[in-house]
Formats: sequence, structure tokens, C-alpha cells
Amino acid sequence: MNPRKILVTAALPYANGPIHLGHLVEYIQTDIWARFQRLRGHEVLFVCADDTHGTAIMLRAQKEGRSEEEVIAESSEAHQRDFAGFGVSFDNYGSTHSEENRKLCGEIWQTIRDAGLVKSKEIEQLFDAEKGTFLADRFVTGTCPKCGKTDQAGDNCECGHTYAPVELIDPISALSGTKPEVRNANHLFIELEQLREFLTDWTQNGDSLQPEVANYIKGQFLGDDLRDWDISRPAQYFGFEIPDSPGDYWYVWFDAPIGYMASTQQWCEKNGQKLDDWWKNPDCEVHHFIGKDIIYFHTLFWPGMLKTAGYNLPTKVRIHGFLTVDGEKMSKRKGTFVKAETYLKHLDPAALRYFYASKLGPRLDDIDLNLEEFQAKVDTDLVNKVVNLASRCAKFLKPTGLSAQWPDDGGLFKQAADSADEIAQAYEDCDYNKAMRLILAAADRANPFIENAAPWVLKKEEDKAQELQDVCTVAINLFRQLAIFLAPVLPDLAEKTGELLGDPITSWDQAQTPLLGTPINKFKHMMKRIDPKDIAKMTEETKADQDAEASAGAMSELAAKYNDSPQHLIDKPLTEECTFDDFIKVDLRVARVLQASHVEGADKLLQLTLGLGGDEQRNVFAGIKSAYDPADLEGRLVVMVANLKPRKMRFGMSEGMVCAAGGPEATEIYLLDPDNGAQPGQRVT
RNA sequence: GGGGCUGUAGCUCAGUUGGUUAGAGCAGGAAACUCAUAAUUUCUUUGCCGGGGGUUCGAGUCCCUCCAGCCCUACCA
Repeated sequence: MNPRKILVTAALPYANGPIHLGHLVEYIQTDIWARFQRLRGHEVLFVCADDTHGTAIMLRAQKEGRSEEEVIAESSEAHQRDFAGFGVSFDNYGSTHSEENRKLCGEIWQTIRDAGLVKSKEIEQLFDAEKGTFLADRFVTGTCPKCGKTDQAGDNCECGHTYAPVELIDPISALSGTKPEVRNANHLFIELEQLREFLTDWTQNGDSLQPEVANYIKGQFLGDDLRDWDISRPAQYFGFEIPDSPGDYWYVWFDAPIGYMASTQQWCEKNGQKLDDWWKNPDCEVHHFIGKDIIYFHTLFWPGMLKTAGYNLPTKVRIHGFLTVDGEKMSKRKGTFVKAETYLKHLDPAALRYFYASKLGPRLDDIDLNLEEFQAKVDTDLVNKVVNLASRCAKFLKPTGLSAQWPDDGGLFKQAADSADEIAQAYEDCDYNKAMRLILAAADRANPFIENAAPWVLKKEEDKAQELQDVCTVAINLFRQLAIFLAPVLPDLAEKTGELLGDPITSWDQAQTPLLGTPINKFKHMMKRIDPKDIAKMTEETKADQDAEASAGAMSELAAKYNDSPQHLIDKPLTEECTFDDFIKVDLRVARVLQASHVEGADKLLQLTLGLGGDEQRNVFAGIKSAYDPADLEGRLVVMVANLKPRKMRFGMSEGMVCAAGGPEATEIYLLDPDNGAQPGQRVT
């Protein structure tokens, strides 16, 4: 078989939230496919990236008083940690906010311009003057123009009517709570209709799409003129500015898929290869794995862009359904909106990989994670049937190793070896549930074999030593075949099997030849059963997270009432976390200003004599001259750091500090003031 | 309203181009065994293949229609 050159992508997760079990359907599905192709000896490049642009990231950065770059860096790190935890084997993980991407966007954009596909149109849109940004539909609420219901979304109402946000009565910006104004702005559009002939042919006549997807495209889009695609957004927008249209930015869905190429480019630079060897090479296959929510972008816009720019078209767009948990949409309240991170704290990633594999087919059906079924399936299939094969026979072989000659096995090994092609085809077609069924059928043939051969009986009869070794040699090799077939799904199991037998699993074809005459290592547990308590802990933790988030959400609603500016936190970000022990070292005390006076020759200082009760006093120089008159200070209470190491200053020893809030301006100094009743000397904690 | 998809044992699903009495795993019932993470093996119960009509010697499989469910989308087919 000639090695194929295969580029694999999984959809880019948005840099605005954690990876959860729903995301993982796709990344596990894609990873299994990529690992399968590698195992078959093909040249595979599996790339992904964080999707970083758009309004949502911009708003979040503003809200948190950080730069967009900080937000996306943090997110990328978390995403990659989660993916690694589930064994997702990306060759490169990039970001759409990269120089490689900016450059590729520019190049592709130019070809689209040159092809005459871009036009400019003025559209009316709501503008939030306070935030200085145009408002996407989902950021506007208002009164429905048809039925008069208040508090409806920007583009449709509960009553079933749809409208443009500018038609709303009393629109309100969800960003600032202010009333947005209608403004005109020029947007750039790609005239997709010009590509109709190509898109019709590509979606309907090729085999790049699943049949139901081709039908969907036909029914949903091709029946009418393809609408112009609004590809630009006016400032402010977090993204790439369009080089030949200053002040406009590419809409996030323009640069996101190009991120696949940018990530490839990064990998190429690290590995001395060329982008065009992957993206302009007719011998290279491109496989995109996506969810059914983004069909539109990957089957119309993206092929249109690639075609125009002269790059490879997707060989296949492989589309999967969504995840439900216990038959319902994932819900934070019910504890089923489980984050990848939370899962990993309690359960084995291999269990989820296997469960998803056993559920995934080539079609777009949603898959359900029924938690009882999950436990039963993993326990029965993997631990009881597969791993148990090794567990029950390995120790009989420890003294002798594997037989040198292949004994009579009733044709079992060959039968499994012969099923390799059918299993491989199922993997190739993303029909993993079929692959798992075929593999488990082989396990169901192996267990009766052992039962009939009864090695535990043979062991008791001295003259049956050879037979014992032979029977277990068969059993272990049947097990090894299963581990090879399961390797794309369970890389850890494959690795442990390699260790047990002193022969690493690296190729699909290893399932064709039994291992003979080699020693065997001590058997170690390879997988353990799922403890239902761990599942319960996982959902409990998810619920607790949700409660914490809900109260945080309620708090920020409260904060919104006061409209406090985030600017101070932006200017002076919070410092590193400290422990209680760190904090308690600082001895804060209530103190009375006994005397306050100007310091001759000092521009900013006042000299204070602070009383801590009785005769205990401190002499403190405080830089508060710009905001306070000494006469106003005498007699009042302040909070001071009472155990600060004395410091010699130009005008004398300073034996502490008074606490004050301060802004950027010299006059913005506000001494802390204990409430009535506090007495000098009392500790502040 | 339009479009896409699904409906097979209690549960999760297979059923290839229409062909002999409709399958698997799990769950349920009975027994055997003890090497193994109480795992395994053998036997066993269960189906108006959503309803109705049609094509055919023959339909779960093709056609029509109705019903139910999921998803997408909107006054445009």
C-alpha cells in the first residue's frame, strides 16, 4: 500500500471558554482517525489552533481589564492542557492571532479581490456610542415591532417573528445598557453566487460530503441565489485589519479556517517543510472534522475561498452530531456540563475515548452519554473482556515466555487477522462503533477458547506444560491483536501491551503475525473499572462550579448598578496571590493622629505622630501633603502598618506607614478611616 | 411555512445491491467454572421491524401517505 499524505484538522475551539465533554466528541473522534492513519503507516499531519478573534473576546478582555492577547494566551494554555490530558495528538497547535495567519489571510484575500468577488455595500446597524462599537444582533435587546413584547433578542421574538435589530422599538445595548443609535457603515461582501457552479458541483457530485449533508446544502442553500457573505466588520473589532480597507477587519469566520493553514505553516517552519506541499499538492488529502453547527462555513465559504485562492479543496468534510448527557442537552444545573478538566480529576480519559468510539458512526446523529451505560460499557467491554484476557493468562507464561512455534488455535488468530481489513475500513469511514463491534466480537471468540482449553487445569498436570504454554501463547496473541486494533482509541493500552510483551505496537500490520519465542514481563493492571462514586463526584463538582458561577454572575449584576470603572485594575493589575501567613505578618493597627505638621524642605511629605494607645507612639513621614492639610488631620483615626521596619529618610526616621487609597493624580489620596467605635491600638485584619 | 434526518427486542444499536423461520451487546432468567481487576463460559425469555396503502413470486429493505421525535431555516423555494 502506498503511503498517503494526509492533513487532518479538528475545528478550532473558541478562546473564550473551557473545553467540555461536548467538545471532546470531536477531538477524540479526530484523534482516533489521525492515530489510525499513522498506525497504517501514512504520513499524517494533525493540526488545530485556538480561534481567537471576534467581538466576544474583545468584550471579555474589556470586562476583565486585560488585553485580548492575555485572554487568548491563557485560554490556549488551558485548552492545550485539556487536550493533552485526553491524549489528543496534535502535531501543531496554533492560534488564529498569529503572523502566519495574518499573512495567509492577506494573500487569500488578494486572490478573492482579483477574482472580482468582493463588493462594498452600505448597511444600517446599531452602534453603541459608549462602547464605541457596532452591535451584533445578539448584543441588542428591545421590544418586538410585531407583537410589542419587551426584552426580546435582536433578530427574533418569542412570538415567532423575525426582524432586523434596527426595527426594534426601544433597543438596548447588552454591552452598556444604553440606547444604541442607528449608523450606516460600509461592509465588504463576497458574492458567493458567482461561485454557484463550482459549489453546486463540489457539494453535489463529489464524495467530500456525507449524503445527508449534500442534501441539506441543496435544500437549504442551492435552491435560491446564494447570499452575499458579509466579510468585514468596522472598528472596534478584535481581529486583523483588512490591508486594502483601513478601519475594517475581517470577520472572524474569514480568518478562522485559514487558521488551519497557518497552523500547518507553523509546523512546516519547525520541520523544514513547505506549506504548498500540503495545501497545493494534489497528492495530499485534506480532512476536516467539524460539528454540524458549522456546516455552512466549511462546505460553502471555505471551499469557495480555497478554490479561488488555488489551494487544495477538502477531500472530506466529516461532520458529527452533538453530545447529550443522559438524554438531555448538557446542563450546568444538573451537573452534566462537565469540563474536560473536571473529568480528568475523577476519571480515566481512556474510558471516555472508548465510550465515544463505541457510539460514533459516520453520520450526524447526536450521541448520548448515558452515565450508567458509560460505566457498564467500559467495565464489560474493556476490563472484563479485553484486558482480562491478558490478566488471566500472562502469569502462566511468566516462567517460560511465549512458545516458539504457533500452536493450533482452531483458526482464531487468522480469523481476527482477516477481520483487520474490515475494521480498518470502519475506522477509515469514521464508523467507529462498527469497528468496536468487530473488535469486541474477536474478544468474544477468545474468551471461550481459554475457557475450553482451561490453562488452570493444565497447570496442575506436569506433563501438560507445553500445552499450557501453547494455550496461553494463543491467548496473549489474541489479546495483542485486540490491543493493536484498539490502539487508535486506546494508545495507553497499546503502550502497556507493548511493555508487557517487550515489543512496542507501532503498526497495524503487527496484527497479522503472532509474537513467538519471546519472554514476557510481569502483568500489571492496564485499566480499572469505573467506580460510580467517581462519576458522582464529577457531577457534584460540576454543580458546585455552576453555583459559584451563578453567584458570581449575580454579583456582577449588582456591581453593574454602581457602574464602577474597571480602569484602576487595568492600571494596576492585582498582584500575585499571597497566603494568610503572608498577610498576617503585616501588623495593621488603628492609630490616632496626635500631631501633624509640614516638613521644612519637603514637597510631598507631612510628619505625623501616631498614637497606638497609652505611650506607644510612632513617627511617620507620609506622602499626603498634596491632599491633606495638617490641621484637619489632628485627632482623627487612621490605619497604619505598625510593624514596618523603620527607615531612615532625609528628614528623620519613619516608623510606619498610613494606609490610603490612591489614583493616578497627586490629589487622589484617600486615607482609610475606621468606623465609629474603633480605638487606637486595635488590630486590623 | 420550507428543508434535512430518525422511528427494528426493556436499553444501545447492526441489518450490505429486496430472498429462506429478523440479529448483536447490555439488562432479565437458569447452570458451570475458579486462572483473572467477582472476571469468564454454556443455555435461555422478549419483537404487529411507527401506522396504513402500493410495487413484487417475495419488503425491515423500493414507492405513496399518515403519525411521532430531533435538528436547521425563515415569509424566500
